[in-house]
This record gives sequence, C-alpha cells and structure tokens, in this order.
Amino acid sequence: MARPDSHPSDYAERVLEVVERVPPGRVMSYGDIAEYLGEGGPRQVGAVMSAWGGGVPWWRVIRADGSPPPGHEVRALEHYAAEATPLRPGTSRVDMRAARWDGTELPG
DNA sequence: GCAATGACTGGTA
DNA sequence: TTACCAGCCATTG
Repeated sequence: MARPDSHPSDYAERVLEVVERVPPGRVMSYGDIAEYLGEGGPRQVGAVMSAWGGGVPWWRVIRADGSPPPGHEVRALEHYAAEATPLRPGTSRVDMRAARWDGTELPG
C-alpha cells in the first residue's frame, strides 16, 4: 500500500485530480473513479484516498452502496449536510441514484 | 518471488 | 434490508 509519507505516484495524482473535479452535492464510488481513469481498480483508489485523500474532498468518494469511508462517517455527514448531498432517508448513506456523478455532467 | 493487506464490488442467502 | 463470501489488483514486508 502507498504510505502517506511517501510521494504520491502519477496514478495517485490522477485519482486526486478527479476527486477535486467532483462538484459539491455529487459523489463518485471508488470503482467509478477507477473505471473513469481506465487504470487500477477500486482497491487502488481506496489506497490512494487512505494515503493522500486528506488534501481533496474525500467525502465525495464513497463506496458503491453509498457508505462513507470507515472512521469518517460523522465528518462525511457534516459535509453532506453543508452541500445538500441527497441522503437516503433514515440512513447515513448517500442516495447514489441521485448524487452519482458521471464525470461528464458539468456543474454548469 | 511469495504471502499478507486494504477507505472495494457484486452475487447469494 | 443486512451479513457473508469469492474475486479483484497494486503495494508492502
């Protein structure tokens, strides 16, 4: 796994770049980003976020079922509330059908 | 080179 | 709906 203290690889920088492009109120899954880049897989994206995700809107990158990253659920929920991200009623998960960002829809 | 690990995913019960 | 399982793949020791 990549370590936070090591320098981000080119792949890591591409991942972080995509995350920064995700508009507020929208999210992408780890698998979505991997597919969008056309390299690596969900695990690799997760490894990048774990190591260097602190410098980007990490709460906009979640699991395919809408669950925020483990250990950061509360923080993520605070951001969702601030950005009006659609949440599934009665849960702490994002409504992926509504909030999923294709990567092609521009914020406007 | 090999075995273990991890902010994952989709299928099945 | 939640829980468990096999597959996935680069990084780490």
